Amino acid sequence: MTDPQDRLGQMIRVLKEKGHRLTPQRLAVLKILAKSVDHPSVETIYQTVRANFPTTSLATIYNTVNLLKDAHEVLELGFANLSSRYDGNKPYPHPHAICTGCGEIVDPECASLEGLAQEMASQTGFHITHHQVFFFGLCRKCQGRKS
Amino acid sequence: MTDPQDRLGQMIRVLKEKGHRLTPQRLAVLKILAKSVDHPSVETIYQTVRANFPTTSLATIYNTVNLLKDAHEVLELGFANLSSRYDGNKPYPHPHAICTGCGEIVDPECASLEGLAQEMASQTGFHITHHQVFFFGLCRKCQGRKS
DNA sequence: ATATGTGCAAATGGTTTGCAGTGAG
DNA sequence: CTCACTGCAAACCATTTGCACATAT
Repeated sequence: MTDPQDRLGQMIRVLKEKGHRLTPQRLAVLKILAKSVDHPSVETIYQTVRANFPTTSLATIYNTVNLLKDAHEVLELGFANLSSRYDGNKPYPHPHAICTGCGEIVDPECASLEGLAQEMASQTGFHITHHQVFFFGLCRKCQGRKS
Repeated sequence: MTDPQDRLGQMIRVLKEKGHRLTPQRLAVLKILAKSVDHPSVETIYQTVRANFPTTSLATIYNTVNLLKDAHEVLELGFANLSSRYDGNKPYPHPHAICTGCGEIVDPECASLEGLAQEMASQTGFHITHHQVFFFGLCRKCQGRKS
């Protein structure tokens, strides 16, 4: 995992460079994303920020998250049905394993992805810019639970 | 591409087995999905069906598509922002290349995906059941167009 | 001082649902 | 003849937007 301090500093730096202001609510969101390892949703971030800033609105969380997304300082994991989850630690595309039992999302090391991307490019003639690779299944804990 | 006739017959067979009725609207949807190679959206299917059955509603299209999805006779490509697209030709998970210029979706051959899935499983301990692998970029035509 | 950010509420858009009437089996 | 299906409209839910007020710079 990337050093949270570095990520936070980097996020602040990039937002300032783009002329954005650093409000207390916004800083709270950055801190959560910089250190989080559990791919939080906007709703989760919202609940956490509200512990310190009870008047914060969902729109503000979306605002900040979208700022970071546009600046490529957070990676959005967008699903069709459920709400998006965010990765502030490794803000570049990488594969994810998603547990359909408990919703846990983990980032495995994946050496063979690069080869797959090359194969896709040569097969299709596409100029690939990014990807979204999700593997769904049951994590170890959920395999042990009775369904 | 799989023989459309076989796919249509298979879809009809499976729905009948599950005790579902074959209405004219429903048959029209099956035909579109069985032969389509362009991963249509519900909206696209809807417009096409309405050419023959002008009173058809969107809900009916969703109904039929969901029936097929539950029966694993169609693959849903679900995106966070835009609407889902459907693959009735190869109704099992496989990688896709999506053009961010024109929206074209193609199914390349991809030998190295299996290895990636294995790597994910051994890295995470997950029991992988399915996956969703999207590569985004520009198709050949869109690479040539001025942005 | 002055935009930018905030909080609220309303709007959006894809998808689902409830229900009375219709039609496939 | 019956029960699943249709069409319509309303409901849903995550996310976005409009706007008056507040505040970081």
